[in-house]
Parts: sequence; structure tokens; C-alpha cells
Amino acid sequence: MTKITTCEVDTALDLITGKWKHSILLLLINGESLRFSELKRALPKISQKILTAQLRDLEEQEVIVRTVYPEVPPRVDYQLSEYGKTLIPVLEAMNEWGIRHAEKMRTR
Amino acid sequence: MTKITTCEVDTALDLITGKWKHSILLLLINGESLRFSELKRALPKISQKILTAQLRDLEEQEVIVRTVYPEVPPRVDYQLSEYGKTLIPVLEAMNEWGIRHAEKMRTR
DNA sequence: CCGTATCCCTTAAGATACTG
DNA sequence: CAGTATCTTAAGGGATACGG
Repeated sequence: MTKITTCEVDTALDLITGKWKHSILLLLINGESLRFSELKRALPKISQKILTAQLRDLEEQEVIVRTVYPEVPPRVDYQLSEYGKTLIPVLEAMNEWGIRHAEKMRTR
Repeated sequence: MTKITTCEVDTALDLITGKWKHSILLLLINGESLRFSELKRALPKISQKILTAQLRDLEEQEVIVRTVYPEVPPRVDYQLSEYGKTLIPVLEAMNEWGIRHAEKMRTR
């Protein structure tokens, strides 16, 4: 077994740490490809500015792909990159753990 | 396969989100049981106040166990709880991913 | 040795208004 | 529709000093 190191964990953590990033990723995992407005609608409490910022971050990390269609009115959609899909097991591990944690908290 | 949900991922994320929490957890994974001063030494840039705060958070979540020995000078040590050990696979998944991410960033 | 108490600072996040 | 620009707020983090 490989020894777990702080710095490697950090890089993964950076990607999903941003108050909304993991929510965005999960939407894209489940929804294939989503437009800006669809993401906005799915996350009613996020402001436009923040949504844009978090999407830009994820794009810069090459975890998601941003596609602009040269139309009027403009249309932009976001999807997980092939690379971004490698994050799924990480999110799954977190999800599994969260379920068990909820279970534990319920039964005490 | 269970669908990954935002809220379950959130609970796991809360636990390790705190600038130093995952570092503390990793130290305890690798080191069995550590005293306050050992943790402080291993994390030279953390302030006492923050270290205390993060340890208290982790303790409250029942992820770590705090043991006070009634001695002079005082001695306190921290270890992962059995429950906390269930977090190891999560950290491993993040570590694995981080390694591959570093690899990718290096070769482009 | 293992903390608390204060005070300061930076940064992420949010509200709101405006634009190609 | 999909953003920017600007300003404000709040929370976490940090430096430092003191205490049982």
C-alpha cells in the first residue's frame, strides 16, 4: 500500500473544496452536459459571480470542459472532461463514507 | 451503484476541510498516537490556537480520541478513533488521485 | 506542556447592478 | 443567455501574550 501523503491529498482537496465545486461536479456526473443556466437553476442559492468563478477554476484544472456555441442568444455548456471522470471514485468514496456517517449519527 | 449525493459528500468534506485537518489525520494514521507537542512540531507553521481548534473539531466529530494523563507536566495524546479509521479509504482515494494528477501536470 | 484570550488580517463568498 | 464589475460581509486563520 502506498503511503498517504499530505501533499497528494491536498491537490484532490483543492479541487473539490470551494463551497460549490463538489455540487457542480456531481451535477455534471449525473447530468452529462449542462448549460450555465441549468447549473444556476440547480443551485438556486449561488450567485452568478460565484458560479462563474468556480466553473473557471474547474476548467483551469481541466476537470471540466466549457463549450461556447456561437449563437444568439449565447449558449455555453459544461461537461466533465475524461480527466474529470477520474474524480468519480474519489467522490464515491466520500459519498459512501457520508452515508455511513449519517447512519451512525442517526442511531446514537 | 449508489447515486452520489451532494449532502453525503458534504459530510465527509466538512471533516477534512479545515486547512490542517487532513494533515492532522494523516499524521495520526501513520503515527498511531501523538502528543500535542508532537503534532505541533510536525506542523511548524500552525499556531497553537488553530491546532487546538482543529483538534477539538475532530474530537467533537468523534474522529479522534483525546486522552489526558493526570501528570505534571501535563501530557495529552491524540489518536484516531475506530470510527476515524473508516476515513482511511477516503483519504486513500484522494491520495491516489493526487498522485495521478501530479503525474499529469508534470508531463504536459 | 497544553492550552485560552485578544486582536488583526486575508480571503472566499454574496448582493446587486450592468453588458455584449 | 451568460457573463463582468463593484462593493460589502463573514468566517477562518494567524500572531502574540498569558495561565493552570
